[in-house]
Amino acid sequence: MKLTSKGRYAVMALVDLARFDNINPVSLRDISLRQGISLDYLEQIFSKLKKNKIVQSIRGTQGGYVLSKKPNEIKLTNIFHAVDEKVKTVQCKKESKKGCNGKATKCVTHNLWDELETHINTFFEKKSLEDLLKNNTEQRT
Amino acid sequence: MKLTSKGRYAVMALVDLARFDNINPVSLRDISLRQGISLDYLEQIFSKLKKNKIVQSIRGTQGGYVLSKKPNEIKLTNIFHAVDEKVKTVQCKKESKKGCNGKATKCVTHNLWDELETHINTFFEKKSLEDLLKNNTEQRT
DNA sequence: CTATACTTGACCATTTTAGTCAGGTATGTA
DNA sequence: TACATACCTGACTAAAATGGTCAAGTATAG
Repeated sequence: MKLTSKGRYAVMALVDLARFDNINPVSLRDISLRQGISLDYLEQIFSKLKKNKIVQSIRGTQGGYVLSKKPNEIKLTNIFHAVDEKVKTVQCKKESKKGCNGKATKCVTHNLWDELETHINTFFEKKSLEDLLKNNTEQRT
Repeated sequence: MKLTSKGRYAVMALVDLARFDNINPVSLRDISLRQGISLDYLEQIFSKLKKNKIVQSIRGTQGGYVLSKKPNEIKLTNIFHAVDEKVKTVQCKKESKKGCNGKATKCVTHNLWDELETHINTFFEKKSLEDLLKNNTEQRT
């Protein structure tokens, strides 16, 4: 199971974006400074977010990024999916023909991970960017 | 967040153990063969399980391991904790004084990970070894 | 025409993972 | 008592993932 700083950065950056993009496109440089994330790394992340139509880019001076949808339409599931943070624990599934450990049958924990994935995904499907914005209004300058 | 094959192996091995230890102590060699897990790796894992009093060892010929408690008293939380599978996503918390990214304030996702951890831990606290045994009775030989 | 800002892809140091290997030590059984 | 079995311990390591950096662009507003 992976849930690393790439996913975390993506969420942080998008919350930042959501706060400021009403006025202008937000440059990665600004996000980098405000959130303390390496600019080069942000570019990698936003490249993926763009491919998954979560953000749009605007080039040129005063350019930057803007959300493609409203904050309440962007679920965390979408974000994590975009940056390849899969809530996936086990290689069991891939080799469904062979069973899990080269055995003929499913390993005894097989169903467990299925349930866990569902459990976690449910959590992420409920949460939207908007929810996070609400949680942090006190930090709005 | 980590949830890797070490935790998975631990669970698989313990389910195996729970099935067979009514009769005799179960040797790691048997578990290794039945579950397709490297013996050497199993030894590392069981060393930790023993330190955390989830299993007991019996040395000598015909020796092996036995569960320290009843299957319904062993929660997945205990197992993962024993083998250092922490459901922990972020380093935010450690540096509570400094905030998350060297900033003065908590990062915007801070509360999110807290909630997620709680969400996942709840899942693991409810599940016991016994639950897994029930799910797999059809595979019992 | 130039500064800004997005775009792409290669590259890399470090850490973690998933083990292996090489030696033990304890103990039941013959 | 010998010896096979099985636990016990720690060092080591190949491969993958992580968390980036670096270089060389392209597009566009002003």
